[in-house]
Amino acid sequence: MLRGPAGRFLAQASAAARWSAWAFLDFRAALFQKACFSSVAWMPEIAQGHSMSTDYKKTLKLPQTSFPMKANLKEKEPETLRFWAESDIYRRMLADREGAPRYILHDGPPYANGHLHMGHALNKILKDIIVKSRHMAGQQAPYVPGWDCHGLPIEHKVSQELKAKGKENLPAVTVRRLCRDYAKKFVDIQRKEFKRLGVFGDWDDPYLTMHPSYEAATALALCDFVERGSVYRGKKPIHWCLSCQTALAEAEVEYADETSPSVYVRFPLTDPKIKDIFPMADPAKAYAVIWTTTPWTLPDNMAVAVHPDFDYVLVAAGESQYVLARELLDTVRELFGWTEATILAETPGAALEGLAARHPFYDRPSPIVTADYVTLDAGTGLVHTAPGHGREDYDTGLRYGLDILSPLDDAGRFLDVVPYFAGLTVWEANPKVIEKLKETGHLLALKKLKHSYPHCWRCKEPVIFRATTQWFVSMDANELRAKALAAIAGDVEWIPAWGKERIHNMIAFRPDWCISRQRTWGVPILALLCESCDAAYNDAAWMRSVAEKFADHERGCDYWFEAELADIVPAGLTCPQCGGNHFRKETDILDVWFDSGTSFAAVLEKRPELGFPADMYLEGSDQHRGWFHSSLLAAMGTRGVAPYRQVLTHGYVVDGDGRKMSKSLGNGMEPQEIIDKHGAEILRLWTSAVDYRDDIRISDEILARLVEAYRRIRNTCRFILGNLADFDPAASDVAPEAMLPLDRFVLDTVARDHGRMVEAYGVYEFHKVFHTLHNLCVTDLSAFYLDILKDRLYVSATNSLERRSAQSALWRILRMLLLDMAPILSFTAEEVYRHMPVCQRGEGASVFTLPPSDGLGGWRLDTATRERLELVFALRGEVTRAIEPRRKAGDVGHSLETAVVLYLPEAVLASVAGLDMDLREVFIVSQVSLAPAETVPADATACENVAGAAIGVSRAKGEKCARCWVYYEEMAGPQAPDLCPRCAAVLAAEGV
RNA sequence: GGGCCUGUAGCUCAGGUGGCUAGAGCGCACGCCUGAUAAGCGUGAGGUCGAAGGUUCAAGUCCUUCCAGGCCCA
Repeated sequence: MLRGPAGRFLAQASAAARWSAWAFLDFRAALFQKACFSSVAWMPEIAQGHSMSTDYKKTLKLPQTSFPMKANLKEKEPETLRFWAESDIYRRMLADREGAPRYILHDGPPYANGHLHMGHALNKILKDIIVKSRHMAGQQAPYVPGWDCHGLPIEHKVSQELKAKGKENLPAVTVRRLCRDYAKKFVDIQRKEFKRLGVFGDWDDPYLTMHPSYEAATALALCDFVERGSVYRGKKPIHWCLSCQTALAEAEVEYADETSPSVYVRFPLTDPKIKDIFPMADPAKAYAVIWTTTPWTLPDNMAVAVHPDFDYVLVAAGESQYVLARELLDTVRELFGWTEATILAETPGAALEGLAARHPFYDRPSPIVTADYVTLDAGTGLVHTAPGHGREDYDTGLRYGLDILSPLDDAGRFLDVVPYFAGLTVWEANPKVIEKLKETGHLLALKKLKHSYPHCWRCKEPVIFRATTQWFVSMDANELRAKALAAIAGDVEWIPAWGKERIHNMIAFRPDWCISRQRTWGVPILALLCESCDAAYNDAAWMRSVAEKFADHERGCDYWFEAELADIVPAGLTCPQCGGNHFRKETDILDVWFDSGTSFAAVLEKRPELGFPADMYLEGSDQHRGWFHSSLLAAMGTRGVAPYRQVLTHGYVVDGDGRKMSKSLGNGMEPQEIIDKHGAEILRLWTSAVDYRDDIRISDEILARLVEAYRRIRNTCRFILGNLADFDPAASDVAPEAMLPLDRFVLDTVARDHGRMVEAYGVYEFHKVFHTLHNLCVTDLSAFYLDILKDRLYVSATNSLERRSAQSALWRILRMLLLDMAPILSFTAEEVYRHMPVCQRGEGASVFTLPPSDGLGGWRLDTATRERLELVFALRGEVTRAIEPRRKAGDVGHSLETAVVLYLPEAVLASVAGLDMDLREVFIVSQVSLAPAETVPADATACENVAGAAIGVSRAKGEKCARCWVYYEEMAGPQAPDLCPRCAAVLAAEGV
C-alpha cells in the first residue's frame, strides 16, 4: 500500500480523474494551483519562459538498468554456469524442497561415444525443462544423469585401434580395460557438453552402466530372472565369420557384391493330400520348385515356404507337374526351357500349407509352410527354408516347431553326421550339393548371380548364418508377455497416446528375448558349461554369490574374467546331465539392452534420493523398441511392475524440409555450432518452441525467428527492470485492489497467462508455454501495457499513486515471468533475477530459489470489470486503426498529435463513461471525448469490432507540453508557458 | 513390404464431439517515433488447410486411395 502524505494526496487526486479530457484538464489545473502554493522554486530558466525542452528529459523517470539489451549469450552463459556451480544450485534446489512431494524423472542413458548431436541436446533439454518446472511448481525433483557404457560400438572402436597397432587377440581383461577408458573419456566429454546446455543434475555422481555396483545390479537382475525360471538356452542363427571363427553383430557386417550359384530345385510332392488341392495332380510326378543362392544350406532344409495370399499354379511341363507362383511362371518357363507349360489348376498359397514335400536328396519330409516375407521379385514364389541358416527361416522354424539344424563346426565344416558332405566347408559343399542335385535329377536350372552379400568387417570374407546356442528370456514363462501387455494398457500413461499402441504391438509379437552376445565388453552371463556335454550350470544362488562380488571388485565384473576357475566352480559340482566334473566359464555377455533395462534396479532402487518406479521416462520414439521396451520387460520380469508411471516420447530432429540429417546430404546441424553462434539459450528456446511429439525441424530461419523472439522477451524484462529501478516494495507497494484499473486489468491478464503456462508445464506442452510467454510479452505487455505506461512511469511524480501502482503491477508481473521463464530460459531468467535489487527479488541468490507463487495471493479481477475494460481496449484498437490513414496522409506523426472523439451507442457510452479510467492515457492521444453515436459525422471511421461505434480523428488542439509531449489547450501559466499543468505540478511537488 | 506417426500462411504454432469470411505471433511490405534506440509503436499483404475421390444440407475437422516425410521392423 502506498504510504506517506504525497501518496495519500495523489490517491485522492486520481480518484477524481474522469474519462473526459476536459474534466481531466480541470483536475490538472487544480493541481497546478496547489503546486504553486506549495512551491514557487521553479527552475529559473523555466520561470523565465525559455524553451529548454531537452532539459526536461532530466526530470523524467526514464528506465535505468544495468541489464544489457544485447544478450551476448556466448560470453555470458559460461559465467552463469560458473555461478550455478559455485552456489551448488542443484543441491540447493533439492534442499529447498526437502519434504515436498517428489517427482522422479529417470534419465535414459545415452551411449558414451562421440560428441553430442541435436538429438541428445533436445532430449536433455526437455528433461531439464521438466525437472526445473516441477521444481518451480514446488516439487522436489532430483535428476541423476547416466551413461550406457558397455556394448559393441565401443568394443568395435577399441579393436579397430588395436588392429591398426597390429595388436589383436588380446586377453579379455585387457580389451575391457581399454573399453572402460574409452567410455570414461566420452562420459567426460559429453558431461561437459550437457552441462554447457544449462542442464541441472547430479553431474558429479552420475550413474554409469560400467560402474561396479551397476554391473552387480545387472547381474543380480539376471539372477532374478533365472530364479523365476524365465531363462533358457536355445539355438538361434547369427552371422558367423568362418575365417575369424567368431560371431558378428549386425553392425559388424558389411554388404558387398558377391557372385553366387543360383539354383532352381524341385522337391517331390509325393504327399497324396495334393489331390485334395489339385484333383488332377499326380503325386508320382508332382514337384514344388524352389530357388536358392546358397546351395550348401540345402542339407539343412526343413521346409518350403509359400505366401498365403499369392496364387500358385500346378503346371504340366514335359512328364512332370510343378507347383509355383502364377506370376513367376513366365520367367521360369524360359529359364527351364519348357516348350510347353499348361496350367492345370490354381490355388492360394494358404491352401498348400501342411502339404509334405520330400527333401531332394535326404529321405525326410519338407513340409510346406506359409510366411509373409515370401516375395515375387525373384525365384519361384516358394522359398527353401533352413531354420539354422537364416533369420526369417528361423522365425518360421519356431512357428512351425521345425528343427533348427546347423551341423557345422566353427570353421564352417559339415560335421560327420551329415551324409555326402561331412568334412567339407560350406564353400566346398556348394558344387557338391549341385552335383548331388544333378544326380538325383532335381536340379532344374543353374546360373550365376551377382548380388549384395554380407561380409565380415575385419577380414572382408563372406559370412554365413549359423545357428548357435544362445541364452533367452522367455516371453511366456511367468506370463511375462501377458503381464507386460497388461501394464502397458493399464498402469502406464503414454504421451503421446499412440505410444501405447506402438509398444503394445512390439511386445505382443516379439520373439523370446535373446540376451546373450558373443562379445567381451559387457556384463558376463554367469554360467558354467560342462566340458563334456556342454550343459549349463546356472544355479540362481550360486549366480548371486558371484554377482555380489562385482560390487566390491575394483573393476566390477572383470572379476568373472580374472577369477580362477577353481574359485568360481562350487566344490564337488558335477554335471547334472552327464555327471562330468570339468567346467568352463560361459564367455557370452549380456545384451546391452539388458544393462540399461535394469537401470531401475541399479539406480532408482539404490539411490536414496530416487525411488521405484519412476514418474517419468523420456526418450526418442525409437526407444519403444529400445529402453522403454527392455526396461519394461526387466521390471515386469523381476519386480512384477512397470518401472515408470508415464512415458513421454519425442520425435527426431530433421532439417528445415523435414528430412533426416545425414552426412551425405550435408544438412546436419550440431549443437556446438548453434551454441557458438547464438548461445545455448536459443537451443533451449528452440526445444521449448516446437511440438516435440512430431519430428522437429531446425534451420537457420527457424533459429533466426527464435533469436527475434528471444530479444522480445529479453527486452520486455529489461524495460520492466529499468522502470523498477527506484521501487522498493517494502516502502511503496500498492496492493492489487488499490491499483489503477489498467494495472489491475493487466495484472489479471498476466496471472491468467501464468496459470496457463503452469498448466502447460504440468502436461509437458512446452510449446504452449513458449507461445503464451512470447505472445504475452509482445502483445499484452510491449505493444499494449508498457506502451501506455510510459507516460505514467516517466512523467508522474516519483511517489505518486499512478507511478507506484504501475510499478507494483510490474514488480508482480516480472516475478511471474521469471517463474515461467526459468525452466526454459534459465540463463536469462537468472540474469534478470540477479539484476533485481534484493528488496524486489528477496534474499535468495538464484532465480531457482524463488518459491512457487503467483505473487498475487490468489487475487483476480472480477469478470464484470474485466469485460467492461475489454470493451475499452477493443475501442483502443479502433482508435489506432482510425489514426493510421491520417498518418499515411502526413497529417499526424505520433499519436499524441491527435484528438479523438468516440461516437458510441448508448449502452457502450454509458459503460465506458462510468469507468474510472483515463482514456487519454490508454489511447496514447492528447484529447479524448465521448459522443452519442447519432451525432457521428461523415468523416468518422466506423469501428470493425464494436458494433455501431465510430471514431473521429483530428489534430490535437492546443500546445505540446515540452515535458510530456501531450497537447493541451491550457498550459500551466506564465511561470512555465511550455509546460502543461500536470508536469508543472509534478515538478513543483518534487521541488525541481 | 509390415507396425506407429506427421503433413493448416515464408517460420513456429491455435483450430474439443463436422457449421468461420480458417486464427495468433514472428518474418515481410509500408509508415510513425527518436524519452525501451543495434530498441519501441501502427497499418497491411500472405493460406484451393499435402493431392484426388467419397459421406453429408454442411469437411481443415469423418471415410478411401494416393503423394511426401519420420521412427521401428523386415
